[in-house]
Amino acid sequence: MTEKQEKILSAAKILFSERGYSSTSTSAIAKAAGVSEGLIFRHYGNKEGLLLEIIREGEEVVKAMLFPIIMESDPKKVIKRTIELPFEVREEDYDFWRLQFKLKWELKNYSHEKMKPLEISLTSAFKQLGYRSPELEAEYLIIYIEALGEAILKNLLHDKQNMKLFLLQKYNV
Amino acid sequence: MTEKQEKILSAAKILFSERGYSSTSTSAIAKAAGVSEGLIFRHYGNKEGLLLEIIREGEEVVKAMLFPIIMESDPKKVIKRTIELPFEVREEDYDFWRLQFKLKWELKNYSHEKMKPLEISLTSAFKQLGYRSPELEAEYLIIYIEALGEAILKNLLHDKQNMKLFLLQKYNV
Amino acid sequence: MTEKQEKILSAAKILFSERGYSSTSTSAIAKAAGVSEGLIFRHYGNKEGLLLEIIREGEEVVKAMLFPIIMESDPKKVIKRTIELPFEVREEDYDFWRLQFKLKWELKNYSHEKMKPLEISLTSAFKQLGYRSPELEAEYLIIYIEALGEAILKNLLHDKQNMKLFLLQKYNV
Amino acid sequence: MTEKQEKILSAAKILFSERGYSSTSTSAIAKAAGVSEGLIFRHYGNKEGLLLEIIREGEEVVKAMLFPIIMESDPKKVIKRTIELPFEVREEDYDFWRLQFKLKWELKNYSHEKMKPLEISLTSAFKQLGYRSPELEAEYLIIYIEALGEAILKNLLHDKQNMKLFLLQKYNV
DNA sequence: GATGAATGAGTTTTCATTCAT
DNA sequence: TATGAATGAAAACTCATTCAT
Repeated sequence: MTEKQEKILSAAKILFSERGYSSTSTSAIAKAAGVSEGLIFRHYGNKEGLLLEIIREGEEVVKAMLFPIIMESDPKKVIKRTIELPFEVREEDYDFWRLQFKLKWELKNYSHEKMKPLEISLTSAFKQLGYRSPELEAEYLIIYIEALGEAILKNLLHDKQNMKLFLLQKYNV
Repeated sequence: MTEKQEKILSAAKILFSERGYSSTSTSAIAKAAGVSEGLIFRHYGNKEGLLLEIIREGEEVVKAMLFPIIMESDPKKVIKRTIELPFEVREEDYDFWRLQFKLKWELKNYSHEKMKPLEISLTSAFKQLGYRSPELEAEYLIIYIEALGEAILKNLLHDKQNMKLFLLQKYNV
Repeated sequence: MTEKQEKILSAAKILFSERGYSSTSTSAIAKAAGVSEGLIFRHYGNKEGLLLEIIREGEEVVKAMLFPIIMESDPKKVIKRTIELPFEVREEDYDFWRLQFKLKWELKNYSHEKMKPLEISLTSAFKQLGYRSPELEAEYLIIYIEALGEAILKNLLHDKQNMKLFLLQKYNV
Repeated sequence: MTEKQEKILSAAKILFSERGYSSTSTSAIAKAAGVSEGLIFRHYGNKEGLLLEIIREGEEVVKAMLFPIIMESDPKKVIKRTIELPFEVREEDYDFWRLQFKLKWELKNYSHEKMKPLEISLTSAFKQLGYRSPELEAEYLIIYIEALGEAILKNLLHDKQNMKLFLLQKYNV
């Protein structure tokens, strides 16, 4: 990947996340990236190709984030680290994550498969801890974690730290 | 509101919810509504005016949904009915709700104030039931309910009925 | 057909015939027609739609030209009028015809069916006049007439009048 | 001429003949030739330079084809071999010839001078054979031969062999 | 109230050409 | 000689909006 290619990518991430995919023009991306508009098309074929590349990257980041949790054997730790996930997002990555959430709504067929491995790990963890409905607990927690992430990104949460402790207590982890 | 005006509105709701606001052209709306393109502008001034009208309607529907819960005095019932909210959405209204969720991401300042009254009611309910952190519990539940709605609209929930019972049990309501 | 629509069409005819279809930009057409570029697309969908409309018109003109010949019962007159065809083209229509010839080469599937009725008439005429291979004579003459048209449009013919007489003599009509 | 140069040339010939000169992009040529886009410009200066080279080659091929006819002293043989010309084109050379015909229409001043020597030979042949208007006969035959070539390249001729015999008979050669 | 022709600015995309390596 | 990244201008096409009827 050339330097300009990266500039395009990062400009696109910022703009897509700020304005949404279809409200962002390729000319705006080119300007922000400091490259000619044509270059976007040379490297990514078309506007959608650029988006796809960003999505692909996003999927890899998610995978990398989930990996250590999935590898974890201690069930309590699996739950604990899952809860901690949304609180660990750094402010400098907010743009990136906002984009991922936005795309979930903007794209027709945005894959929701990324979380499957985590769901399996959580189900197993809840089972080991003797929960009555481990599958539902896992599904429940994942939905919640995603919603929490959304709330954090939008600054809707009154007190992040407190909410985190509250949740860890709730699950006794 | 004339018949054509309604047709415009309902076509716009469907298209906005399917493709998003900025990916939907006024000409597509006019075609879907079976009216001339000019008419949209006669009635709603511009594309954004049409959107605002839809948002206004949405807010009213939300208010109407929350009203009976807020009026409820029995704290257990407040929680119960809050949990039941996302499960009561009729399939024929999915388009409408999908649009509301989409707009949350597409619009810069889509109001999140709509849920404030419910938050107050829930806080009070949790307090009455002796919960240790009623504010956090209320915030938590609202975030969860919204996430659940999202999951239901996207057909991500494996077993709606079971999840509902699971939640009611969890809150002992 | 509105006035502007006609202006677009006639500007397109001139420019396509002068520069060829793919070397003519829609913006050049719009400028020449004195309309906005967008109007071309509103009326004809896309550049090719505009071309198709021109082709359709061309086919009608050809049909109209051939009609009186096909209706002719006197075999000698059928041949005579066929030969005269290319010599009757008015200079003001050269643009139009040049375009038709150009398109034969520029379009993948330009229909050559237009001449079929004339071929049938000619075959019958040659048969009535006792020619030995009427089908070949008809095919031969049509190819020749088209080539002659081409030569005339390109001003390659040294002496049109003389050539016409020469041909009429050759066929004894 | 290097190997890559030849590849460019032959790719260009094919593409120009299939799509026309202005509808063929240099990038398409480069891709088809398996070379970098820059190389075209290194070797031929610009797109037109490439075209000119192709035209030059075409003119040489035409010259070479006409040479033996022009050298022919027997008038009957001059006519005979002229008639046979379009029937001798090998199918593998169709692309090449299609391109020559296409260019006649696409280029403003595509030279029609190539046939001049043949016209002189034919005029002289017809004169020797006592034809009344040898100049017209020569002009007539050349126009016809070109049209025949066109028809053959487009597969419009019902029966090539028969047409050839028919023509040879017509001219009694 | 309703139509649909028309616009102009903007969008995505293409393309011939240059240039550093 | 050869590559391929990069450009800038122009191409095709879209779209919100206006306006005469």
